[in-house]
Amino acid sequence: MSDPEAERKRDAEATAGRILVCAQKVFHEKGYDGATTREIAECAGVNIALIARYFGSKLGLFEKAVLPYLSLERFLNEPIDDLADRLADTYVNTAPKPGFDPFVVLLRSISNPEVGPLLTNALETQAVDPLARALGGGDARARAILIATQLAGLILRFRILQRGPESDAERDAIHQRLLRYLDALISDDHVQSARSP
Amino acid sequence: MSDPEAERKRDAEATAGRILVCAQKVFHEKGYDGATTREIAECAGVNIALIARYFGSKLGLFEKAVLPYLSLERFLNEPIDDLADRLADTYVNTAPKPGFDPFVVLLRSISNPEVGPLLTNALETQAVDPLARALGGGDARARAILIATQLAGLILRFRILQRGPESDAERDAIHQRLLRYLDALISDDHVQSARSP
DNA sequence: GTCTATATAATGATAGAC
DNA sequence: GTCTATCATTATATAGAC
Repeated sequence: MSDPEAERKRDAEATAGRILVCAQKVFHEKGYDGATTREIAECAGVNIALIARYFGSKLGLFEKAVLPYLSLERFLNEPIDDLADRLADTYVNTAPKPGFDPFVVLLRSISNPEVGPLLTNALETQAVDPLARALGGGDARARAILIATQLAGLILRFRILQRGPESDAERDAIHQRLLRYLDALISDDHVQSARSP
Repeated sequence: MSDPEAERKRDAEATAGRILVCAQKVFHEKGYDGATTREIAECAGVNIALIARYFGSKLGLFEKAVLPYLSLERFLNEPIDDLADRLADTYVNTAPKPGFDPFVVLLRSISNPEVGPLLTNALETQAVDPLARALGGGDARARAILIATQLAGLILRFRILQRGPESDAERDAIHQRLLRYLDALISDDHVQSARSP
């Protein structure tokens, strides 16, 4: 228990972990450009120099703290039957819980020329592509894109612009129509058009 | 014709105009944070100091160059019958023409704490509210929000992330389904649900 | 009307002490 | 492992010459 080697290692890992959590928090709140390494270090209660030591650079920290979480795994791991319900519920009916939302970070960081391409690539390989595979059927990719873009717009409005529904009735109306749209896209329903025999 | 007073005035206006056009171009390409007054001045062929002289500050320039154009006037001035067609055509079928798109500027600038609130406010009063009024009928505001957010997501994907459709078939599939969605939202159609008698 | 030169402030990164 | 002190860069804004 008093092995100095082990203790040094444990402390270092804990420190790096605190930096990671604080990076997620600050990147979420301010985006890549707006976040400063000073604020992240202050939040973690460590010195700025440790960020460079443990993660190389601000960009390296961003890659470890944000990119791996930009996925829909959480939604695609459960049965697809009620996927529309879970998506509509999460992004319309549920109040955004404070903390770390990697998609919010994406929307707030996408214009930076260094992280923009990384975010685009991670979004494609970890979210859109898996969603299209999970959907299957005709035009799977097109349907995945429409789902992803509709959700992105809602996240933008509700979580970035902070313009939630102005009444319960409005929220219900949005929820109801969104659910119908997502259902049609997920089940490959050609609403109001010719059906396959 | 050689009135020095008039000539000074004309030149000043032309210079301010060139600054405005270049500001739109650079804000479009890099967003508010990424754009520098140096680059804007260089593009316009004038000295940086003139930006402060004519527009007070970078923020003042942004207000004049971007905020007034954040509207859907262009779409709402024509008959609403084919609004869905015109929107789907513009944002899915037509290649984004280079130049100034105020909605692209919004997506690239929204995380800045100084311009974010201005953009949010302009978007609401000049785009979402007028759209809701033009739609009319039940849940007009909810329908306007779904239209606006779906389009925002598509602009994000096609024009910011630069991920257009990967084939003509994919583009057609997106176009067809988007058109059906917009049509239902614009005409207040409750697809797959009980109809009013 | 326009430009030169500079003031001021913030950032990410690093060398080296403890 | 962690911190102090500092460097180099880059940004907006301004005072004053032409």
